[in-house]
Parts: sequence; C-alpha cells; structure tokens
Amino acid sequence: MAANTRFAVAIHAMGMLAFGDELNVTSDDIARSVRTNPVVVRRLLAQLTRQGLVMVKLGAGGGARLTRPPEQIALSDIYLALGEGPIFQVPLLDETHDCAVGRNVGPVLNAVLLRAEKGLLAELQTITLADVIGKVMRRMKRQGCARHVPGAGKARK
Amino acid sequence: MAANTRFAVAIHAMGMLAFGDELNVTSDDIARSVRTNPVVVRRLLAQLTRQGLVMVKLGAGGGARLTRPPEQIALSDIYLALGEGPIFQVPLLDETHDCAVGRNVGPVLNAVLLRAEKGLLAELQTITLADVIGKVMRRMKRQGCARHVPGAGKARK
DNA sequence: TTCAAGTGTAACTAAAGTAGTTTCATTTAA
DNA sequence: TTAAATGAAACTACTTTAGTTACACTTGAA
Repeated sequence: MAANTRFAVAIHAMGMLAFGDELNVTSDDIARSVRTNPVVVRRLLAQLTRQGLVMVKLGAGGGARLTRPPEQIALSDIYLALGEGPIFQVPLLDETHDCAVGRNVGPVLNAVLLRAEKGLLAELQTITLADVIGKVMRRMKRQGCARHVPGAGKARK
Repeated sequence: MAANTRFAVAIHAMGMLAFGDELNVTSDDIARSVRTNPVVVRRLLAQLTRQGLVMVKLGAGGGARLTRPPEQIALSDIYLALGEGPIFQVPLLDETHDCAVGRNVGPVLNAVLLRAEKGLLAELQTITLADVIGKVMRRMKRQGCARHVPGAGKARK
C-alpha cells in the first residue's frame, strides 16, 4: 500500500481522541484500531500536535487528546495540519520557454489547479469531526449495535 | 519527480491540440513543449483517445486532434478520462473489526472523502479548455507578447 | 514500391512517497 | 525503581510516476 491513507487515518485517530474525551488515548490503542503500527500513528499525531489540534502527554499514563471539542474541528483543519503538498503539480515549464505561449501556460495551470483544490478544501470545511462521529453513531444504530464502551474499557492486553 | 503531473500535462497537451485545430499535432511536438518524452505524451493521449476526447491518425503526417471544440471540454472531462484513482484512500478496516465503532468507521470515511473529491470535481466542471486557453492568451497580451504562429510553423528540426 | 514519419506498446530503470518495523533515548506515574 | 508512554532516527518494502529504449505497425509521398 503506497496509497494516501494518511488523511483517513488521521480522521480516524482524531475520532478516537474525541471518544476518549478527558482520557489520554495511546498511539497503541489507535494503531490497533486502524490495524497499523504505533509509530505510524505517532508520526501523524506529532504533526497534528504541532498544528495545535492535539495535545500529548508523555510518560506512563500518557497519550493524546483533543485541544478543542470535535464540533470546532473541521476536516479541513485536519487536512491542512498534515501539510500535504498540492494534489496536482505542474512540471515547471521554464520562463525561458522558446514559445511565448509556453511561457504562460505554467502559471495559468497552477492557478487553475489551485482553484480546484480549493473546491475540495471548501467541501472539507463544511464537515466537522463531530459530524463524522455522528454519522458513525447513526450508522451503528441503524445496524443494531452491541457493546463497546467509548472511552471506558480501553482494553489493555 | 514522482509527483502527479499527469493532469497538468494532459491539459497542456489538449490545449496544444486546440491550437492545432484541423492540423494533426504529433506527440513529439507536445513532448518538446512540455519538456518530456514523446512516449509519456502518447500514453496520456492514448487514454484521452479511449475516452473519446481525442482522435489520432497513424502514420506519416499523423498526430492527434480534438474530437470537439474546446468550449465543450470541461477540465473534469479530462480529469475523469485519465482514470486516476481516488485521491484519498481508507485503509480497509475489516468488517470483522472487534469494535462495533470500528466496523462503521470505514464506510463513513469513504463516503466523506468521496464527497470531498466531488467538491474538487465540481470546481473542474466549471472550467473549460477554452477558458484555460483564454487565460493564457490574456496573460500573454498583458505581458506584451511576440511571435508564435499557433498551428502553422510546426518547426521541424 | 520504398522510405520516412508517425503511433502503439512492452520492457526496463530511476526517483519519490507511504507504510511498516526496529531500536533507543527520554519522560512520567505509581 | 520500574513499567508505560512518547519522540525520533534508521532502515526496508512497495507503489506510482517519469523517463528511456526498442520495435512492430500504419500511412503518405517521392
């Protein structure tokens, strides 16, 4: 898998932190839930922490929690915090292009593609972490769910 | 460069075809303009041809041209023709997830990320190839341009 | 009818990004 | 003092894009 799952994993992790509420959620908890490696999770959490979305406590009993309620976190906040590069790139067509058209294509394409990405970002701004959690909860209820105690159990193995 | 320049190169190529009008533009012409390899261009044109945006003529004097005027080609048409996979992927969290929440996160995330991509696509739908060409032309004029004869010269080296 | 100019395609290499893993220093609560 | 955490570095593996070479096939024109 070399696909871009970073954003999805980050949302998943943030969702778990929201569930955890006042409790510290460990990278191990998250990793087990996403079926990945704790280090991968910590790398993501480190970025989210640097951007002020998450606070981390070191040492025994440590872990991560949100810095603000999930209603105040838009998915665009998470996306931007990851600092992903542009989705589309324009091969730098030199300013020294021998064709007058060629010299102007690059900047125009850059502007156009940036505009497209803003369309994506605008959509992400309309969705909060709380919305995502709500969708998950409703989906659970529709299926008739069972156990799982949100931040309580924290089944240590 | 392992970045995603495919879309930008495709737009650039289509733009050249629009300029070429009735003339056949060769993959070599395009490759020289984008500073890449003719094979790379042909691979892109092949996809665009399969999706009906471009028609290609084999043999001497051959090359590519658009199947319809650039006013009728939205950037979303080009993007979709390239058949890129989803921008974001969700690591498949098994349906057998031991946590009831976990079983429902995957589908919800998929839906959310799909919605974000649709925001991007919606933006691309509002821009035609002709718009892009117009922007380039206007930018040229603003800078006080010089020569270049659109489909005429075809400087053979 | 031959040849040069094209495309189509396969095969290979190179470079970059993501994911995964191990390891170790450091912090902290009990 | 010890166990439970994070932080970070180092390394491997895999995937995707880009670039290149090579060659079969098509076509127009001398």
